[in-house]
Amino acid sequence: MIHGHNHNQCITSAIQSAERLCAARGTRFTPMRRKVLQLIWGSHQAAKAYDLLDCIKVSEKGATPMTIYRALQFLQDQGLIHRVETLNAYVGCSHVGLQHEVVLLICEECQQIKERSAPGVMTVLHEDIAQSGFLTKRSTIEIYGTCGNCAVLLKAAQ
Amino acid sequence: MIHGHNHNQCITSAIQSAERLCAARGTRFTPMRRKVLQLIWGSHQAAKAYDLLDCIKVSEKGATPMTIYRALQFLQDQGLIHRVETLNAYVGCSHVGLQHEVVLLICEECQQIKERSAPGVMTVLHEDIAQSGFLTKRSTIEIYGTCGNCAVLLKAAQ
DNA sequence: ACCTGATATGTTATATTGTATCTAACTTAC
DNA sequence: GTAAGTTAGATACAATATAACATATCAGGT
Repeated sequence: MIHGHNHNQCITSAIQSAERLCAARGTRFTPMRRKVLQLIWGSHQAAKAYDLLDCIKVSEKGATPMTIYRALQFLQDQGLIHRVETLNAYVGCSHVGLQHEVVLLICEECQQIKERSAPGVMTVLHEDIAQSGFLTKRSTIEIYGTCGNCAVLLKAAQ
Repeated sequence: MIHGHNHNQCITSAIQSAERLCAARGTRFTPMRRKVLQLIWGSHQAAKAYDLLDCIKVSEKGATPMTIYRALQFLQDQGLIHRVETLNAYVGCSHVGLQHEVVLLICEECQQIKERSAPGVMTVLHEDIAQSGFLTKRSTIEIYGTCGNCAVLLKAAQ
């Protein structure tokens, strides 16, 4: 249990979503891809490609960077993970199958990442941007700060 | 003249701002830092570190990656440039000296980058995020799409 | 002018992140 | 079963970034 949630449940559910999604789309959720996704869901922190590689190598002796990057590419294409640009790392997507603008909230205390969808605000942002004549296609939004849990802990520690 | 603006003027003004800012702060705007800043302002596209290095090497034979990365670090610390996280590249800051949240608008047609400050929207975004208990410290926002100029050109070409 | 502490740069080596390319194995549809 | 397409293995390399230590330069006090 991390921060009051059953993380095994968390992983299981992510894998099941992935399975359903790929089955529905006719894309192949191979053992390698499953393992990588499972590793990424090992925590709510961002996972680095070469750390994943080290883990994968335990069971897959011949694994190379390509092994990982291919799996990551597939998982990204399917919308099962997000790349965290400011960290060169990857995190599980918690809104699988839903069309959504990704806003990542990254806690500087515990390094855990939450995904927030703020469609209302995003619409306002795009409209504001559109006033400068710019037509938005896609966006990368990564917010650093202190998550709710850590804010409480920090306050208590004072 | 690029897109109706005098770019030499653009560069000159950026360098002058940098000079003033560093003088006011007592930080040292050395020849190397000036050259790097000037190169970055060579266009409104993002400049890659190793491309800058190649350029710098012409006049500074002994330049190495460190040479560039140190200058980039200084320029970033002073708020004279922004790092474009999604491109691993660097672009001149066009709001030098002003406290501002950086929103980068990156045109997929011409690769030019504009900086937009949308304080109203940003406040709304932070308030929205705060409702989830998350306290924002800083943010990386990079928007991809089509800039006003290219939108016009694309329409005309149809 | 000279010393000194702080800042900036030189230099070498190495760490980290990501691709290109070619080959072999596997999967699916016919 | 076979061809076409997809996935994975394997080797090499490209691109991005930092560590660590030596040297040079600068600003301020004497």
